Amino acid sequence: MGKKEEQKVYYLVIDYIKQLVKENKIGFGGKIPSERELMETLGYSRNSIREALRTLEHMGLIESRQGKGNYLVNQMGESLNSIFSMLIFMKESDYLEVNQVRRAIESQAFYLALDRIGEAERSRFREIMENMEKADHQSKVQADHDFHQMLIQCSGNRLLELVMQALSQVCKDEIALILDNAAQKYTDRWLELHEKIYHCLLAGDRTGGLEAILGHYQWIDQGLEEMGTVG
Amino acid sequence: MGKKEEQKVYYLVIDYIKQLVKENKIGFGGKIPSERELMETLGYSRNSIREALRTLEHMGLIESRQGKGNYLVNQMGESLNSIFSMLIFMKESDYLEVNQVRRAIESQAFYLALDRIGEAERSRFREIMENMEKADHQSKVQADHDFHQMLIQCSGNRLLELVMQALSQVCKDEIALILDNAAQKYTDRWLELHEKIYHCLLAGDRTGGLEAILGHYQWIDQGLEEMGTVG
DNA sequence: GAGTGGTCTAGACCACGGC
DNA sequence: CCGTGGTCTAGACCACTCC
Repeated sequence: MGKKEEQKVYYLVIDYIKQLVKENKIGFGGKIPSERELMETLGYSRNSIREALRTLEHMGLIESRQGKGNYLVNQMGESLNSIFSMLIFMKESDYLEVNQVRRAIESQAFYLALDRIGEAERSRFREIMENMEKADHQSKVQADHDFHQMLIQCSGNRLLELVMQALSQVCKDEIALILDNAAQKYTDRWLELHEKIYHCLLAGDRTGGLEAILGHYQWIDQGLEEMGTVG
Repeated sequence: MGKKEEQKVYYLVIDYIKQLVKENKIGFGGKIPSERELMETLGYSRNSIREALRTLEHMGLIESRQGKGNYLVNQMGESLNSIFSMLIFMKESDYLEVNQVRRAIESQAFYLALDRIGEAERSRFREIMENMEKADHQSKVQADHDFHQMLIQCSGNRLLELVMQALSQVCKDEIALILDNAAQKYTDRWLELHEKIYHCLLAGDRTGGLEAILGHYQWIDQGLEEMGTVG
């Protein structure tokens, strides 16, 4: 069946799966037809079916579970992560650039959060701040992560959250290093900046908050720089 | 050869290709070993090799050219694009969210551009503004695209540029529609906002520029909204 | 014509999950 | 035990590119 037409077979398979989704025949968590079944239904070889599934898998849309089947999932965040990682691996970007994008996103999240934050979020934030203030050497990383994640969540923008998570994942080792080592002496400043962001958020102080976020990322850039010259 | 160990074979193939890159044995534009060659070198079947190549292809790292071979390329932007498109297809995000992220990125780009813009960029911008002012029905889309692309380029941040392009690609049809139809009556405002961004960039007016960018995206949101109620 | 990717055949065995 | 994914065998033909 030496097709040529225009499309590669595996794209047709992808379209078929997308169609199933569009017609609401499967949703997240649902199981897509088995490979041998797709083979018969679509009339393609198992090879081509599997090549298509590999692409969908890498898009974060399906997960292959041996012995069970292929399931529709929502792991597109990890897919983003793998692309960003590859960008850095190929030296098409670097951590400084990643941090600039993170600052852009966090500033926007802060801006959006101002109009959306409610009592539940305030309460959760208070908790996180308490943990942050009493955080020891080990738990700083966690507290920092919680803080920023919470801020993004308050924006109510899922795309913002997804991209931010992927970018943070990419540089999470560097962040941990900065928090652990190079910036040991700057812990006061670290805490101070987060408190400022927090208070500005509560007070509805847009300008102050954006300033604090800028300061926060300058603080990280400084840490990256010191690590670069040292390491 | 029923492997199990831990990793799926196609991940091993991917690692092998990455290793070739790391050792500078191939770079962008270079040709990776043929499938039949990889088969022998690595001792895997052609199926598995090809599954791995599909993943790399979808990451935007290789391009398969029939009759020639598989080449290392840099198309990770398109890969990002496909993921963002899928997110919208799966209703995990929408155009309003995309626009909020675009605003975040453009604001950051403006901020960075202030410190980097030189004579060459000013000159290029002047050209674009002239085209924009005399743009007719057809060429508005192009002028708009050039303007924003130029602004991002001035930021000097490749990641910012890549993400912005991917996001703009995702909603390019909507943008074109807004420019063509719904906002016909708002063309003056459209031009005015771009001029303000331009002048603030030249004048180093940070606050004014960010305001204009905000206005620009509010203008788009309004267009999206009107289309939503009309269409 | 030789090399390469795109695809198929018609099977096969392994490992895993669930009944 | 059966269905499923993961992988392999040992080929094959087509379409394309380059020489």
